[in-house]
Amino acid sequence: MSGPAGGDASKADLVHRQLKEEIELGELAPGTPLSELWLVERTGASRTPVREALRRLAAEGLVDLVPRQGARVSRVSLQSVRDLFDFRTLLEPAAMRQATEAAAADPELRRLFTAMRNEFARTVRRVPSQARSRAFYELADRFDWAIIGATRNEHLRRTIAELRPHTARLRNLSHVDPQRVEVSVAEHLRMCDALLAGDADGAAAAIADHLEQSLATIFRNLARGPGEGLDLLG
Amino acid sequence: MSGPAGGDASKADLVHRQLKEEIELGELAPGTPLSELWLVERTGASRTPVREALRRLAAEGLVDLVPRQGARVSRVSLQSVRDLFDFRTLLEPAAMRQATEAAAADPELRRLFTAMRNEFARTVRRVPSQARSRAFYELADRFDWAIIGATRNEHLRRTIAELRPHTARLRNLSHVDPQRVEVSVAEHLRMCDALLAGDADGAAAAIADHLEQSLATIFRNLARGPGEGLDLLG
DNA sequence: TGTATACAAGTTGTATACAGTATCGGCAGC
DNA sequence: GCTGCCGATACTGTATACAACTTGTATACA
Repeated sequence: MSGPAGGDASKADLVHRQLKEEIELGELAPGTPLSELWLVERTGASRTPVREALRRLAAEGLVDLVPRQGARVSRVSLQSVRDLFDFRTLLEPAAMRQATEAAAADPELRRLFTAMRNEFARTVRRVPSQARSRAFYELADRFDWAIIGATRNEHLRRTIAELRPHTARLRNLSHVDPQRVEVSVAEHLRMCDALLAGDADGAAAAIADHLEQSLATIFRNLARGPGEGLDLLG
Repeated sequence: MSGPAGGDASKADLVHRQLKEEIELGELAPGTPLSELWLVERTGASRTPVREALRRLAAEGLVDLVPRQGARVSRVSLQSVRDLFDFRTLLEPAAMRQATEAAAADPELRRLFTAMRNEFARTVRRVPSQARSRAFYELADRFDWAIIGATRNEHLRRTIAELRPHTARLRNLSHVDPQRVEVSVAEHLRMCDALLAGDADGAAAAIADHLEQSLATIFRNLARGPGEGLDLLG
């Protein structure tokens, strides 16, 4: 799944993870050239593991690889954002359905989601608005991973997991809208409630709605300020 | 897309393509150990491109990679077959909808699918039943690629393309049922008709039905004869 | 006889040297 | 002043050598 768990750690793994994180956080802006030698200097590993990391990132779509020219951090276009969210809207409601069924059959899982539901509620009530968005996104991340973990179908699970860095990067490249956080908390509460009620259709609808609102917000923000490293060609 | 088109051809590409084909055809049975040195002897390339090919195959799920032990051709379980078809049933109707819309807007594409529709019809009428299944599968392959090519969403397109080798392998590992071919031709005709009529819902339903029938056939055949390299543990 | 340990073979992980190719600069010619 | 050629440079693609680890076996010992 490559997500929160950290395995043994070959150098290729380490370089991969480090680059992935930096791309996700926007520290490596879209279009940044990633020469193998530069990465060798930067990471201390030799070319072989660096190469492997780059190939993996390319397979995940985080890096564009041109055969005899080199690698660059993949660019983000309006079209790619649309494609990403359309695809997520296809996959994630299905995952939500599976998670709902899994929770209905597993008290342990229900406890987990109940706890998260309470955390979401607490976030909006108790956390000062300064730190609120950070706390919220950290929590939303854990929620996403919980859904992924509760997804039975392996292909679905892996594919959704692979999309997450793209979404995260988008969030980090565009400016966060504090107002959006309030609404997003409400959307997450609705997802939790439907899931805990065993209402698969409701949960699916809730996440579809959430995705639609997220996309709308991103587009609004892009229209306002161009953002750090976004190509608006698409 | 890595499918029918063949690019420049680095050694890593060649090894990757060759192994992929052999796994697809079942010449390399599930569970076969793939030592890097063995592949070096076999392919004439050095370890570096062989390694890269193995990593790529692992990312595609065709090879299982255990960190310090080696690679094996990935095994096929009942559960993995179910997962595969469930996932395809999620993705391919959506692709079919996009292809239908694309065809409605593009006369060139309509001509292509009209031609294919006729070929399907001809297959059942004119081709002697000896060679019929081979001809059919070759045609069905081209149909699949045409759908993939007409799919607008890049994530959807790539994901579906990546699943194809798994399906093909399954077909080649289990015994082909000649009766199934007749029915499958009819299903493809129905898909073509709906697509050409601009009936996205109908096309989506047709492919969903096709997938359901395919899965049922595979399960029937597996119940009958255990097949060549299938684990029935799942 | 059963268990633990040391050894040996084979494998992957990593580093590095070499070869081929694309890019960018300057320079001659028009 | 502009275009086209050509060499230098830097990069990737490939091969190979070395290191670290895992597994299976044989042997010593309780």
